[in-house]
Amino acid sequence: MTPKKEFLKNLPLFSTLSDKELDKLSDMSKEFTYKNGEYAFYEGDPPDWFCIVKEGNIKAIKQAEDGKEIIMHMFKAGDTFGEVAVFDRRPYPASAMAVGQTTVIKFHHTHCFEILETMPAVAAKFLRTMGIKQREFVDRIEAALTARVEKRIANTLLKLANMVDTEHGKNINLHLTRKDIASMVGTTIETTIRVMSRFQKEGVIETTKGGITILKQERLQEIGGKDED
Amino acid sequence: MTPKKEFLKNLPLFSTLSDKELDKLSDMSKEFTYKNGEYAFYEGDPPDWFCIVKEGNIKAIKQAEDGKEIIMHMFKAGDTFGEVAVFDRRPYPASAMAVGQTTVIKFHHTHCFEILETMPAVAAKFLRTMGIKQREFVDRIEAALTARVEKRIANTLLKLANMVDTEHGKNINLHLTRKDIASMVGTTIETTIRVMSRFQKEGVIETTKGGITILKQERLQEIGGKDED
DNA sequence: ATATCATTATGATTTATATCATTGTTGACA
DNA sequence: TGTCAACAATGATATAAATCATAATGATAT
Repeated sequence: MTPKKEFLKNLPLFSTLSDKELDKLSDMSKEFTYKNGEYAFYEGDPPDWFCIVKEGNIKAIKQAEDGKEIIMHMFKAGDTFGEVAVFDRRPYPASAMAVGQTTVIKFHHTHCFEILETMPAVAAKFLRTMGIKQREFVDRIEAALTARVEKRIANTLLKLANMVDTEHGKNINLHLTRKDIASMVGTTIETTIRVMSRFQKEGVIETTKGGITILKQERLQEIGGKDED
Repeated sequence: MTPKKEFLKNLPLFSTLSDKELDKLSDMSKEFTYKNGEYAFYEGDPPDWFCIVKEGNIKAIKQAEDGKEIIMHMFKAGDTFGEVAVFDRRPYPASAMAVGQTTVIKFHHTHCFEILETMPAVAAKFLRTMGIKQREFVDRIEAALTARVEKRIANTLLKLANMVDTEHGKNINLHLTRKDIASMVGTTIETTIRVMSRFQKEGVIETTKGGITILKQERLQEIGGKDED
């Protein structure tokens, strides 16, 4: 079994499929490699490809009107992206940029619809993953509309830490700058620096070369959860 | 043909179905009527029903931690809601409250999966509508993170006006209070009142009994689009 | 009619965060 | 080794919006 097929087989999305169907998927899909900072596609591009992160990470970047850019999502290995655009056949709502060396498996949109027709179980899985993603967005809207910057940063750090599920349990090894975090939570670089400096002084986090380490997860959860009362 | 079947037939979601299939859908589904302020389901309820607005409107309300509530979405006739919860089989992320006299068609979740299996074309349609909704959320996140209150209110009013597609073209006949709008854009009642008073003085909008009329759509679009530079 | 309640309206004050400005730190590279 | 660019740090100031307070209006019930 090729590594690609092996990888596809282990995705929840395709877990129900037969060996033969997996072969078909493996044939249909193409593997692409990107270096740090390279783009898998750009916001506004025609929705030609549905993508799955095989190794590394992808960040979804949306350009706001005033030139600011916001990071809509961080994808890790096993995550799918681009399906929204493929399924509603409109341009990608955000750009997809590689974070670190990353490889992506792509399915052409024509194949996606073929999959839906010939492997109906996958459709339900797709609906499910889109539902999960939608929930995250709902939470994000809630946070953006009601929570202060400090709280949003705390929760973002926690989510990133969960996302990367590293060896030590709580290290975010994504080489994120304060600017990156600022554009995830929708604030300025300066306030991000201030908030994170405070976290650092409190011993809640630690910044190492190319990474952030969460030292007191409970404290972050406390900040992320409660609003003083 | 029953009115219910007729209605289902005209939904894009079911437009590809045969007469027989429509009969089946009509048999499976139940019609419910709600008075203003009544709930079709509550946030946190088990995801038993997928719903379609037949008449009236539904607002999706999410409870934020600090007691504030935010209106995540306004649904009009023909819109579907609750599908996220049904498809990822987790509790509803928001409550669904009737705005005015409204009737809702509900499909039990078991039937939903039956539909997916027996009418694969519907699955693709579902993916599409979920994609569309997701895009709206993405835009909403962008706005929440980057745009000022005035801009957010302007855009919300425009979206509501489009939503309701009334006779006069630009009347929002939803009996929305400033509080409602505040909880859509994530601000306080006071600032909403101030902003809308300003709009009113400028002659951009007009508040009538139980409704808001947009008098200068272009002006609202201008405010909603540009950020001073 | 009067009391009660929700909504709209405004003013005064406070606060979180943006903006502007400057300096220090680090790593890449010529 | 020095220069340059990206990043981090921090102070001073400005500003959008929240908060607190108090009326005025309008609707609904008694």
